Amino acid sequence: MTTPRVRFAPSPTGYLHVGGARTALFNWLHARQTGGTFILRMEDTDAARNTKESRETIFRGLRWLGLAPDEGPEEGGDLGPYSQSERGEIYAAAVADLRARGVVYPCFCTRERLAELRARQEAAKERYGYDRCCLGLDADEVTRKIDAGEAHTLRLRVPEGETVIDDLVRGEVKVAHADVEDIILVRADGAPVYNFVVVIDDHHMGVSCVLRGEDHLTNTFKQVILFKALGFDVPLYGHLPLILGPKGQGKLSKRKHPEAALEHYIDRGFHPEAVVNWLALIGWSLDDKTTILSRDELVQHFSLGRISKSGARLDLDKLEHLSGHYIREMDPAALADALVPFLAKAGHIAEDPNSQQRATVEHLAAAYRERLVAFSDVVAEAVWAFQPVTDYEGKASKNLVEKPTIPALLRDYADALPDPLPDPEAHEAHARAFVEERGMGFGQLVHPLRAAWTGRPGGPPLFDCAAILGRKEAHARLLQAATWSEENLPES
RNA sequence: GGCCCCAUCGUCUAGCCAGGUCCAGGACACAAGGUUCUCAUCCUUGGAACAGGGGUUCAAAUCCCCUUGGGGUCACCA
Repeated sequence: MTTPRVRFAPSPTGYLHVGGARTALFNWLHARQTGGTFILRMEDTDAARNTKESRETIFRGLRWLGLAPDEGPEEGGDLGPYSQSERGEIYAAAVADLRARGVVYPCFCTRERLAELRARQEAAKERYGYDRCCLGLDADEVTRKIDAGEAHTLRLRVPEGETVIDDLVRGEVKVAHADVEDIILVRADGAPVYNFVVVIDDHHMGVSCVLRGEDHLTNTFKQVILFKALGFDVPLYGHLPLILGPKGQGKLSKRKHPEAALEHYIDRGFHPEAVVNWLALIGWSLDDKTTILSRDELVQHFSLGRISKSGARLDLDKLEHLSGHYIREMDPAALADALVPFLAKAGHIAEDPNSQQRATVEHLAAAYRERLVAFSDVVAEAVWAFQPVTDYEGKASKNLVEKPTIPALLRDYADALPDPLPDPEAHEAHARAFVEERGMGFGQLVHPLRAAWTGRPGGPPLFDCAAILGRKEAHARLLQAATWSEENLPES
């Protein structure tokens, strides 16, 4: 048996949908695991809706996820071209074949008639679908109409019987042909339609296994009928459960949910490996307890047989947990590298940071490693490291006015601030000695200090914050906070 | 509405195919406690589910049927 050939076939009409990303991942995993081939094919048949940006977004998304195609528009391959817009000749030949086989018939019905038909069916609560009006035309009339140049589409003539597919995830699924309408394969302008080109391409590209969303299930029936009508081998199919919106209510859609776009996750700065791990777990599981799986482990353990059948809501909490987990596992230097673009974009540092900025970022990376869920979070969490404190948030302000002695305490500490500033550990020892001399609790010092230095109620170990600021800034902020405290102390 | 698919904790799921070991396991979220200068991490503990009804069977979360519920799809879009 030859190795599987699978494909991901998005249409470049918007951004890369997470469901699409998940489909791409499953296909990629299956290919990597079996030594098969992962093909990327652009389904850009609809010239009016395709955009170049969208195409780029798809490439970028796949790259970000680390899902490199073996064959595709950018990487080439022997069975290309890999964009449908460039496969006109192949389709033209296929149309000729279709006609020669007599599996298709011309339909002269206008869009208006079709719309009326549909409206009538809807009103009468009948089954929707083409009424085969043009199938009854006699041969002479057909030639006459065609000679007269009457516009017509080409419809597949669905034979009697039923189609059964042995779905890789759902088992046997069947439909009676009476429930499948004669679909249009070629538009009146001669352009082929999706359900037609998919079949041609899957056949010519040697696709042996199609993994795609369950929303394609009804298309699959039509496509299988076409495969057979053309005398082609039918590939294996596996229909993945749909991804539902976070609150249920229908499949995740681009319109309703911003979370539908992969870009959303890229921009937020989730760890890409976490996103891969998370995506893998939407509709698939290894066993009853494993949730953390590296890319390599996924390749090793992934199996089509363990794909679940029911739709899954998008669990954003789980992604945050996973991303936090993966970030915690990074070493500070790697985390710093990941943080740089986000900090630069916020204007906190240069895109190509100087050595001092680099040192600060590395220090922040170490300090915030346990506190980040996504890379971009550092921008807001650590503003204090890049900008002066302008206000004291929530509990931080309370910590500055709790006792009338606080301004004096802050000034004393400013005076006692060692020069140069020692490393955080030694600085803490110094602070502990400071409070001991005064017979006060450590917490009484530490809370106002944190407020002074960061303006926030929480954050990394305090003396790391001081080190990140540097002595001069740390000193200045103590005095600033002392003044603020004086001005805001309750009357009494 | 026709057709198709699905149905275990709030969420994602394991278990179902090969019925007993399941008064149903894990993870996320939530709650409580511990560690800690704060926040977070980490650790411990807790509450929390087999949609309903019929069968089959000595025995059903597991097999069958019905109901209900959810979803998908019915374009000269993909």
